[in-house]
Amino acid sequence: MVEGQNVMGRLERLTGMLRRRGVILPAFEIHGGAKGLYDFGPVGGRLRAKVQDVWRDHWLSQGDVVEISCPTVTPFAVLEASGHVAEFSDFMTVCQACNEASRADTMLEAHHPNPDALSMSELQALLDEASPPCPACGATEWSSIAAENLMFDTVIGAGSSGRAAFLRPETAQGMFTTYPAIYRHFRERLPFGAMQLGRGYRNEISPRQGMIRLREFNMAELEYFIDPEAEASHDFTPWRSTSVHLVPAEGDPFQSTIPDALDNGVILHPTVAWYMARTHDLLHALGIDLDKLRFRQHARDEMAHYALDCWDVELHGSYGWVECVGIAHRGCYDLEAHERATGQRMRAWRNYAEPKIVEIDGWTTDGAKAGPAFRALAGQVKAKVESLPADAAFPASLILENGEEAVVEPEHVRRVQRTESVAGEWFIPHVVEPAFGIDRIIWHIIDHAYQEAGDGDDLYVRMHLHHDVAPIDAAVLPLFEKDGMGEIASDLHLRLCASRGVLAVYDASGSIGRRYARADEIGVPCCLTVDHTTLEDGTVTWRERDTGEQTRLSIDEAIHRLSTRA
RNA sequence: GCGCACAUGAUCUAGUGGUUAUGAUACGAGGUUCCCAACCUCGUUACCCGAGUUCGAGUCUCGGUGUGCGCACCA
Repeated sequence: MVEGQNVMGRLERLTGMLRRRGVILPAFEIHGGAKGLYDFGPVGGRLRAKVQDVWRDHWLSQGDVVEISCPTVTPFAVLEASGHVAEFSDFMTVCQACNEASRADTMLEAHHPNPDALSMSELQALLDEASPPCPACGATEWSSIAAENLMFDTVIGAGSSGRAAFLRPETAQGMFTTYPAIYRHFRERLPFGAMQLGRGYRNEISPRQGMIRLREFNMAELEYFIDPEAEASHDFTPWRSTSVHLVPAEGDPFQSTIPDALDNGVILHPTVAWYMARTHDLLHALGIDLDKLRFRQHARDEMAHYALDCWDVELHGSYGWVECVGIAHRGCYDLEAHERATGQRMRAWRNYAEPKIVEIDGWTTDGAKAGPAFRALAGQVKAKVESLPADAAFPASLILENGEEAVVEPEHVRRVQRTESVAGEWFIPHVVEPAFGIDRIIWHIIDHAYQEAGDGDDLYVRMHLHHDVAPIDAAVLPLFEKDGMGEIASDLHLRLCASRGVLAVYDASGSIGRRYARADEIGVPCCLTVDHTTLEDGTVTWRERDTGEQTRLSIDEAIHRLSTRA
């Protein structure tokens, strides 16, 4: 209990600081705010950009991944094909007695093996027939069912010519809809990946817990396309001695290296294991505390029906364990769905080791004769004839799909005999998808980095951000703004800001200790102090955030150090 | 979406229908100070929004918005 209060108190102080210092703040606050929407402020905006940069560089370093960017406004048909229109809809009904809204499919689970799969009218019929009691008050008077969609809908174009559309609920569909271009870019050779950083939208019923559940959020997804029959060749050497926390779908949590868990069959697919390992490294590089990271495998009934294996990365913070990354083997589900909806080829070509020699020996129709003879049925007759064995004899009587009989004479058919060499085949690639909730990751970077020292009301706050993600790289502090120290410091400040990738702040107000504290609070990794010695020999004090340690070095050295590590 | 609680400067907060709304911290200006939230002087900033009750509303009522907690929801 006491610990719970401490966690709450810390959380309140942390969110207060984030607001006060312009890291993360409720959006549109002057108009009363809006649930589930947050601003990254002058400090947070930079933090987000740096996290995204680290994320981008990490995956591009693999060499077989490209970055794309797709619109957030997405036509209805795209999300219908992907299954989101159905998947993101809940069929709600309202109890007439107590006004409690319930999901119709959930209540009818006792009356149907899989009510989730029913259409709205089927559900309505079943609800009328079964009339289950209201879970809140026990009444059985239900309103008619209404579809609640968790996607934001909009219209492309004006008036009656407008097309229905949604704001995308995930960025992934962009990688699938551009698959043909990506396949071409990689010169038609698997495996390869495409990724995208961007915004996603979900009209959450009840956003809670600050940054954890948002209506508009930053996400980053990578789709890695593989040949399901090719043997994956991932080098796990770097992870052979790195133990991680694993929570398998069955059995107890345990610690293991990722390659061992793969060998033991806990992780089902080597490419999933590969992305788990790479994700582990990425989160470490972002400054996530590895003791507060675990991989949790989805139970079979928790996985999307098409997923073959799925592991979440959960991070522990002020809100407990929170899913921040999903690494899913999605099979061929998405590409197949778009192929089915559009008729476009969403495939890759695979050569056989040896070309296959195919003996074709069978029958087909002679169009010139069979066409006039069977007219509208000619197509069906052709299909039927081509399915006959080589030893079929004519005339033959065939029963067609619609039950009609067709008598095929010898003159209607032709024998087909040839040898074909088939070099390979088209197949739909499988996809392994690591999907990152950037806002949730940023939250945990902050949560893990935020440290309070001291006790009582006199807490000293330090954010131990990794310098790769620290919003501000350095603070330039003139000990006093006199004797020329102020001028030297402003000049240093400008030179730092002019260096690519370096952002420095200038702070001359308050005592030096107060300024160190201000910098520590938002995680500035180092402070450069211009003092009297600077006037004599041109050196400044470099003060490390985490240790408070001070060293003297020349202004040029300081600039060089910051611009090379940024 | 339902229920309960809450909403006062930048942050945290006091305030039981009646003057100019409390305090701390923070922030700004000046002073002081040769390196870790010191000190002195001065200063800026607030009753979530909208209706209502009342001679009078930060305070009471209703509605909205937001926040927290519980239930439900959570690709």
